[in-house]
Amino acid sequence: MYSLGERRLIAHLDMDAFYASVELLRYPDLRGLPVVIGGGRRHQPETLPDGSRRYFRLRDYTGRGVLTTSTYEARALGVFSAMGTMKAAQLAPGAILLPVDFDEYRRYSRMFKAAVREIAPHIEDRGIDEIYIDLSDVPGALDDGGRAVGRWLKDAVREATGLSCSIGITPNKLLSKLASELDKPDGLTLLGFEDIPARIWPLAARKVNGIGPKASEKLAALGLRTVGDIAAAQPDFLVRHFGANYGRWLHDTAHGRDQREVVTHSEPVSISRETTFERDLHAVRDRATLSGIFTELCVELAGDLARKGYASKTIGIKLRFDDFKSVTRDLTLPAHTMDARTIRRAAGECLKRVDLSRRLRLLGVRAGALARLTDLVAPIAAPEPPPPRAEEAAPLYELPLFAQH
DNA sequence: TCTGGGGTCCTAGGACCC
DNA sequence: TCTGGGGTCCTAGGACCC
Repeated sequence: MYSLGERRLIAHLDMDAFYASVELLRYPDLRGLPVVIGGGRRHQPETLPDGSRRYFRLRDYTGRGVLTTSTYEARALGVFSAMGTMKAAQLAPGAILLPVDFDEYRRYSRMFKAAVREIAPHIEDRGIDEIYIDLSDVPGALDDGGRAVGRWLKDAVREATGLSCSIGITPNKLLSKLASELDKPDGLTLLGFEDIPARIWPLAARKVNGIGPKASEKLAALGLRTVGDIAAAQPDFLVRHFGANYGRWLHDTAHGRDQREVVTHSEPVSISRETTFERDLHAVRDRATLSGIFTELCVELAGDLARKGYASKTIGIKLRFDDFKSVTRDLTLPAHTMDARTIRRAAGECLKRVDLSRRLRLLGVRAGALARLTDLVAPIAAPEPPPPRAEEAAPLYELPLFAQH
């Protein structure tokens, strides 16, 4: 794509309050009001006989969910994503609560990405509502630092979806990710290396992708609160406190250095299903309930594998106890599988290795060491038998263990 | 009023092989 | 004869991200 030393132009595009904004397209009467998305259970708006709608209020919620998004009006009340819904209800009891509708968000996600791809095809997916775009090869982009392309992208996204986004355009992914946040919502921020001291160094360390709650707390304890503080620290000081890899990365990052490429394709590493119970369950007293949920998770996981065309060689479980501590166990099988019963059996073996005296709040099942079905089935037999006709083939769900080779 | 669900990557110890 | 070193796989936990 580019050779070292050549100029790169990378965009980070982030949809503004994505889930909430999609919901406002459906419920335009909520525009301007504090609205939050999340919860979990049924709190679908109710349409009254006169055509008006009755919405669920945050104060009416009971349960263990968290918020996934909030509108800017709700954020002004101190209510943010990842906050427990019950806690949010304390802060903004009158805010409107809408249930999540991932299918709809995925539909809009495909729409905005398709619109971007028309202009700049070199895209890295970073989840449902953000992407990196390599603009280096977009004709004319380098002439004005990407400003014209940036405006064009924003217009295209709005035209395709009716939604606004914020874009940062800089020489690398690290700076673009930070830049896209500087003028949210509906922002377009261009930065060069020369802007780092004025625009990047004043930012809290926590703003950097890769500096989470633990690292920022540790940095603060060392007196380093902003990106500029980290930039001013001696590299060996950082290495001493954070290890060779992370220490060096912190130093490079604080100086705006990042050589990562925009990755247009990647294969999944694992696929999983997990659920948090409405109340904590005990392995003995709630055995039947737990067992049913456990099997259901395995069946769903097998379905996900089949639908996506993968088989797994390592099956794992995850438990979260009532004290919020979690443990994982996994088991590598002799061959890849996508069979629900095989997954259930392996997960059951894993479960035997866990002390179950505490009550559980979460149970999960994970399929790792994935292989594409097409890479697995083909080499099974030599000489190659004629492939079975699709309608004669057993449902994938019923296939036993796959032999590799 | 405790904190969802789906992921990735890194570290580290032990097993096992050469 | 009491002790090397590298490579890879497996497992567990944890930080972090959307």
